[in-house]
Amino acid sequence: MTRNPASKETARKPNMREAILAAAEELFATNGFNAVSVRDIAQAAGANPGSVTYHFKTKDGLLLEIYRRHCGPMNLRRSELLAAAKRVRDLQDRLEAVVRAYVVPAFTSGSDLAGGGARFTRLRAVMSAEGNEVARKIIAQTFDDTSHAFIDAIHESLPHVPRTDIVWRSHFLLGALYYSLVTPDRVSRLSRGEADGSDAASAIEQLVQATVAAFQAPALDQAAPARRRPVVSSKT
Amino acid sequence: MTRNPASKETARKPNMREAILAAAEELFATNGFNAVSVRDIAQAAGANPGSVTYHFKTKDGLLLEIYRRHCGPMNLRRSELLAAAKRVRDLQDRLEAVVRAYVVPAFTSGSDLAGGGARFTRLRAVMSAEGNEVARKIIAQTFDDTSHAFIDAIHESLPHVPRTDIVWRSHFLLGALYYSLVTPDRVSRLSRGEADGSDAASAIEQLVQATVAAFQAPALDQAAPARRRPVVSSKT
DNA sequence: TGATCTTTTGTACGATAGTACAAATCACAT
DNA sequence: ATGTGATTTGTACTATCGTACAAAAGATCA
Repeated sequence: MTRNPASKETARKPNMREAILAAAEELFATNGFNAVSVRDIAQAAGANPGSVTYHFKTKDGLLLEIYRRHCGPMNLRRSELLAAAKRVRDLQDRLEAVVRAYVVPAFTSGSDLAGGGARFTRLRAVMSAEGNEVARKIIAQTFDDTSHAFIDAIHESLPHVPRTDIVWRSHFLLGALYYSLVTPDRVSRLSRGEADGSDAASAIEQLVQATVAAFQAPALDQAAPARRRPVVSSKT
Repeated sequence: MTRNPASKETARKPNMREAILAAAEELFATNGFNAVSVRDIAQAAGANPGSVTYHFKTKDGLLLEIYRRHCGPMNLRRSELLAAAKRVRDLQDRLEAVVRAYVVPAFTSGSDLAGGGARFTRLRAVMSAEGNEVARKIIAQTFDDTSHAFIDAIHESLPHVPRTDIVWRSHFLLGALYYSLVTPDRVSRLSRGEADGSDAASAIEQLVQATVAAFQAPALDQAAPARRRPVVSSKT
């Protein structure tokens, strides 16, 4: 115990390490990995540049630690919510519950980490866009299981839709989710102020509603190869 | 005329300038703005670093020129397709045509620019994620009109859905669109090889189908504040 | 208190960034 | 052929990057 030897619980020491992690997470999530220097992070955390090296060895190591911090809790939370959702009897309600179990943890705090859900999800979105290698590896090996679990759960609610379609649509869901966290101001702007893109509750409800409908769309595979060739051709 | 003095029209000279633009577009779109150096671009284009400075003055100027190259043609194409879509009589068909008019130009070539639609859209996605200032400005002032036009057109096909919901759903559409271009391999992976995320035709059909259904979802505004509180609460 | 371990600081090094600019080269009209 | 303007090259400058490392400071316990 550093400061409070009396209390038994490992009370939070206001650690530099934590401050650096938080600052890095914020900066990476808003500006990307390469646009942010170790010195930027140190300054934002009120630390010395050398301190970053001491705690995380390299800049990549810092990013890796951010991921380690969040992936576990977030996946755990999703598993719990998914398990609960799968117990819903009504098929329509279950689909919505499953989608919600996927979406909610991405927007809200993952257990003890203060309000970090949205920030970390945004970070993932940005790293994904930048093609960051460190992130790509850890994401594939951490989230693919969860993604499969969700895809399977959704597929159970929609047996008549081919799995391929479910995959595409869940991919769209993740894209929509990411983009909502990356550019919330665009929603406010395009709605002329009538909607607040930064409001997590609205985003969640809108996203769940829209996504459930998307999942319920008829399969497009062989069933209806194209119910009619559209007005729009590929070449003018 | 460099090679063919007989022809009057300022025929395309296979310019270094074009090669630099193409290389920069490709590199920015896959690695982000900050991860790519002017020297990287020059090398990929088979040019000298100084040549980039000569043609575009700064790295920002190069990015700006890329946007200038694409924004005009792409918006024009979208306007044409939108105009055609709005002439569709059947309301359901019209909605699909409008969505298609929005999606198709993003995936396919914009007029003469070789296969640049998808690449440029991916570039926009990445710049958006990185919060790039140059891109942010030019995008807001170039695409917001188009976006409003599409939102209005969709709203006309779905008068009972509040405009706010349309905005959210079109935002989700753009996010899904972006993400499909940024991480197509994820689709292939999650579908265990059954789908090809890089196949533009599949992506378009899947996206259109899913999005039309999403737009047609019931309004969630006051009509049904929440048809039942879901199984999933925000806090465990 | 003094010894020991952890953390923070300060500074420095080599690599690479964006950009500037003079010299070399090229295209082409005269 | 030659002069002229456009382009390309080569190189250099300064700033900043990630990282290393020794010294200072702080914490812990005999």
